[in-house]
Amino acid sequence: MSIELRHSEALVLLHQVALQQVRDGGLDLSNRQIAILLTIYLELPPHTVRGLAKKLNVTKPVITRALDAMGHMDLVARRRDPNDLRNVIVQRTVQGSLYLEKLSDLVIAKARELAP
Amino acid sequence: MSIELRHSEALVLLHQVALQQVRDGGLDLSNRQIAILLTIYLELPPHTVRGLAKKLNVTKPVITRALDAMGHMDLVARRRDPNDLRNVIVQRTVQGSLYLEKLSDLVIAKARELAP
DNA sequence: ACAGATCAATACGGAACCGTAATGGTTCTG
DNA sequence: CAGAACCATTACGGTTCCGTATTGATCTGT
Repeated sequence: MSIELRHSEALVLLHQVALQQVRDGGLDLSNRQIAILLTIYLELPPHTVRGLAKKLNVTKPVITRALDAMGHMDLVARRRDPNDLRNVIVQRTVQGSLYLEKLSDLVIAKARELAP
Repeated sequence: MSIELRHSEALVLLHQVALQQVRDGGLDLSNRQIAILLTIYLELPPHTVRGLAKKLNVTKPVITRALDAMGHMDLVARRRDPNDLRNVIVQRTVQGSLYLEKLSDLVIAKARELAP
């Protein structure tokens, strides 16, 4: 990706992506949720509640609740750490990979429209 | 902006932007709110509740509530349309312009980090 | 083996948002 | 000059999220 991104282009891109998502009426993830989801999918495992809370600079219940919500949508899965049963390991799911794939498709499509 | 944007790059960009916003703990706008805000700032005025609702494919109370929330943060302002007192004209604010300027700064900075 | 540390989850009261439906003004129309 | 149409808002019951504090389970260190 080029660094030739102007202010107006950045905002138009955000606008188009947000607009399309709202219009489609699909999953309405909060900024926190998307940050957590992308961390799980992009950064090296293992991911624990505490680790995510520290990385995002939020309290642990925030992570627990976000995992509840996204787990209910099948975007992530939870599993107890066998080596330390206090820990919960957050894992990716097929559904979550699919969602992010569609999300990046959307961003790429809108970025392409930006410079025809 | 180039169209050379790969899937992983798109997701990393979204990740970095979302992460930074969550960490900073500033305003936590929902996807709907950001869509509304960007529509107000990027598209041609005048903006009415009904017009925004139609454009975003949501109900009017959704817009009213979002304007309540963002109005309280001084990101937008409401004014009665003098030509038709039934209408409400949504207007930009200095605070809102500042917020979007910082947001685009963030996107540009993270995009630049993507291709050093 | 037991006290303290550490983990995730839950309880709690409060705030925000949802969609549907009703309300209060304002304008259009016949 | 009424009644219909239209616009934004509010009311309502329900759901979700917030932060703080607590709970229950598991590990650690002595």
